[in-house]
Amino acid sequence: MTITDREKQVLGAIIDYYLTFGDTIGSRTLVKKYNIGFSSATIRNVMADLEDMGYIEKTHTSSGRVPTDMGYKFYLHELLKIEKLSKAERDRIDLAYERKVTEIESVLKKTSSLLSKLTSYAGIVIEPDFKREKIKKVELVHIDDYLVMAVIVSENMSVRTKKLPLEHGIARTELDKISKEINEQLRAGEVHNHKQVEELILEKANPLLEEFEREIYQDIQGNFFLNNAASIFQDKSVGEVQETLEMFNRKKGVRELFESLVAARDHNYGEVNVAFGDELSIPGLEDFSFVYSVYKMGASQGVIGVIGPRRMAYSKTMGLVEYVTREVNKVIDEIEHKKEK
Amino acid sequence: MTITDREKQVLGAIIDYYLTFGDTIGSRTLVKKYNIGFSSATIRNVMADLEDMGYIEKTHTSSGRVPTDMGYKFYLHELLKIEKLSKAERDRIDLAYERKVTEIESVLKKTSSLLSKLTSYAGIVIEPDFKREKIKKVELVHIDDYLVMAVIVSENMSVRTKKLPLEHGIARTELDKISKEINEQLRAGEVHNHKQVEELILEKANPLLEEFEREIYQDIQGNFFLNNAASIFQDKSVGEVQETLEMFNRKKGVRELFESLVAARDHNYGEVNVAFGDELSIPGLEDFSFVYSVYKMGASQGVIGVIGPRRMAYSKTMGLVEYVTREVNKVIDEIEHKKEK
DNA sequence: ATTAGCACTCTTTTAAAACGAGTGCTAACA
DNA sequence: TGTTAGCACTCGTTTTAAAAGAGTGCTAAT
Repeated sequence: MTITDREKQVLGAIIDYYLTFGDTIGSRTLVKKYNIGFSSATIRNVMADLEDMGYIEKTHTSSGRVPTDMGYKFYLHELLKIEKLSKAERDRIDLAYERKVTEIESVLKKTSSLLSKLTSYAGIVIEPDFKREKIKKVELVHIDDYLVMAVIVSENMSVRTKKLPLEHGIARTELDKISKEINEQLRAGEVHNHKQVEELILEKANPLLEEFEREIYQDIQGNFFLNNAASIFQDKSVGEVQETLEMFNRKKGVRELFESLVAARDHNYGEVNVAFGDELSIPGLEDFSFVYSVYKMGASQGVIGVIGPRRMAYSKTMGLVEYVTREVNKVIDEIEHKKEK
Repeated sequence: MTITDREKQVLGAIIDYYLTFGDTIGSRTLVKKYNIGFSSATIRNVMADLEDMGYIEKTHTSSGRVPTDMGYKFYLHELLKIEKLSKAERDRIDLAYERKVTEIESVLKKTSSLLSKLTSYAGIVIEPDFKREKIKKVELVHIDDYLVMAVIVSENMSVRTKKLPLEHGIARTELDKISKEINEQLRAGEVHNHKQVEELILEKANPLLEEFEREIYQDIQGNFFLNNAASIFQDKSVGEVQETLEMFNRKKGVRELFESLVAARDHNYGEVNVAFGDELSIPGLEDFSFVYSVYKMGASQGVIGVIGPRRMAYSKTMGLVEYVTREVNKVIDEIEHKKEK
C-alpha cells in the first residue's frame, strides 16, 4: 500500500497548514490555499484514503483533517528537507563560539542559551556523564574544622564543588595530607573516575564525613543546561507544569530520561533527530517535540537540542541544531587538543 | 470619625467572608451567616457608612461588599489576633532545628523550606547582606593555569565559590603566594569586608583576572532562599509570571526590593509584619501578601517570611512566622557563641 | 433607631437560534 | 474511469434573548 505523489502533496499541505495554524483543514480550503489542480470533491477522496492509511484524522465527524503521529513521522522522514542556514545565521553562531574558552562547561552553557535565543524555544544541553569522566584532581578546602569544601576537577575541566560537613573535627594540616594523598593516587593513575575518588575519600576521611556517601553521589552528577524553559509552557498554568519544572529543577531524573531516549535508537553523531509523542516519555512533555543531536566527548556522549511545541519550524530548527552541534564538536576538539600538547 | 463596635463587627464579618470565599457579601447573607442581631436593612446602613469611611467597597452598583486595602489594613492592625501555635506545631518546628548545624546557610535554607511546607505558600528567607559581612578567609584553588576557583568564607561561615577565568596563565606556586598574602592581611585585620577583599585580589592578581570586576561583584552577593514559589502562582499562566520568576531566578533585584521594603518602616526584631498592595512593590507580586519578620545577625539583618495570596489565614501564618523567627534567632545565637569560644 | 417592602441594577446562567466549515454520497460528465 | 457538482447532514462555535439571583438604596411604618 504505497503512497502516491498526489497523496504526498495533500498530506504535505495538511501538515503545512497544521504547522502554521494548528488547526484542521478541509478539502475546500486546501484546494484554494495550496494550488492543487483538482476540485474539493477529488481531494475529499484523497483525504479519505489518507485517513484509511492512518496518516491523517478528523477531530470530529464533520471536521477537517490533522496529521496523526504517523503522518507527522512520515513527514519528518520522507517529506522534510533540512534547511541550510544562511550565511548571516552561520556568522552569528560562529561569532558566539569565537571567543576562546578554556572549559567545556561555559561552551555548553552558551550553546544552550544560543539555541534558545535563536529558536525562542527551550534549549537544552546535557553534559557528558561526569561520573564516567576521569578526575584530574581534588582539592579539599578547609573552611573550618567541621566543614570542608571539596573541589573536584575532571579531565575536561568541569569543576564541581560540594560542601562536606564533618562529624568530628579535622585540622587543616591533616586535611591537606589527605588531599595530597588522594591527588598522588590520581596522578599515579591508580584511581580514575568519580566513583573511585569517592571511595577513596571515604576510606581516607571516614568516619569524618557525615552523610558523605549519600550526598556526594547524588549531587555531583552530570549536569545539564536548560534555557528558556518557560517559553514552551507559555500558556499553560503554573499548576499544570509545576511537576515538570520541579523535575527539571531537581535535575534528578532528567538525565536518565534523555539518556534512555538516546539509547533507544541508533544515533549517528551529528545527525539531527526528532522525538515526540510516545518516544518522548518525559512526564509533562508529551505535547512537545525534541529536536536534538548527540555529540561525543572523550568516552562519553551528550545531547544538544531544542524542546519546542509539536508544531514548530522543523526544517529551520533541525538545520540550526545540526550546525550548532558541528560547532560545538569543533570547540571540544580544540580544547582536547590543547590539553594534549 | 471613629468606628463603632457594630461597624467593627460588620467589617470583621465582611473580611472573614472575603478571606474564606474571596467574594463579595451582601447584607442579607451577612445577617444570616454571622449571627448579627439586626435585620439586613440595618446592616445595609452600616455598610453604607463603612463604605463612606473607605473600609469597604462594591465591585459594581448592586454587588455586595469587599474590604478595601484600607479596610484590610485596619483588620490586620486592630482586629486580628495572632494565633499562638499549638504544642504539636511547636514540636514539629523544634524538631526541624534540633539537629546541630554548623553553618548559617543550611539553617536559612531549612527555614525557607519549613515555612513553605507548613503554610503551603512560598517561603522566603533572605540572608544578611554578605557584602557587609566580615570575610574570614579566601582560598584560591588552582584548577589549571587559566582557571582559578575562589572560595570565600565569611565570619558567619557562609561560603561562596566563584570560578575566575584568567587572561594570562598563573602557576600554582604563584597563586598560593597571592592567596597567602591575602589571608595574612585578613588575619591582621587590615581588610574586612567583601568589597575590600575584592579590591585586594584585583590589585594582586590584576591584570590576570578577566572580567573579574564585573563578575565577582555581581555574583557573590547575599543570597536568598525561596521555596515553593510555584504554589502561589498556581493558576496563573506561565507566560504571565515568567518575568517575575525570572527576576527571582536571576536573584538580582529581589534583595534590593525586599530591603527597601524593610527600610521603609520601623521594624522591631521578632515582630511580624504584613505588606501588600502598594507596599509590596515587587512587579508581579501586587496581588500577593508578604508576612515577614526581620532577624538580625551580627551587624546586618535579614528577612524571614512567607509570600502568599492576599486572602490567607493571616492569624495562623503570622503566628508561625513569629515562632520560626524566634527559633532561627536562637540557632544563630548558638552558632555565634560557639564561634567566640 | 430599626425594619419591611419595593423598584431598580447588574452579573451570571440557561436556552435557543443561527452560522460556518466540513463530510460522505450520488449522479452526471469528459 | 477518474473527476466534479450538488446536496443533505453533522457538529462545534457564536450570537441573541430571556430568566434567575443577589444586591442596593430609599421610603414609609413601627
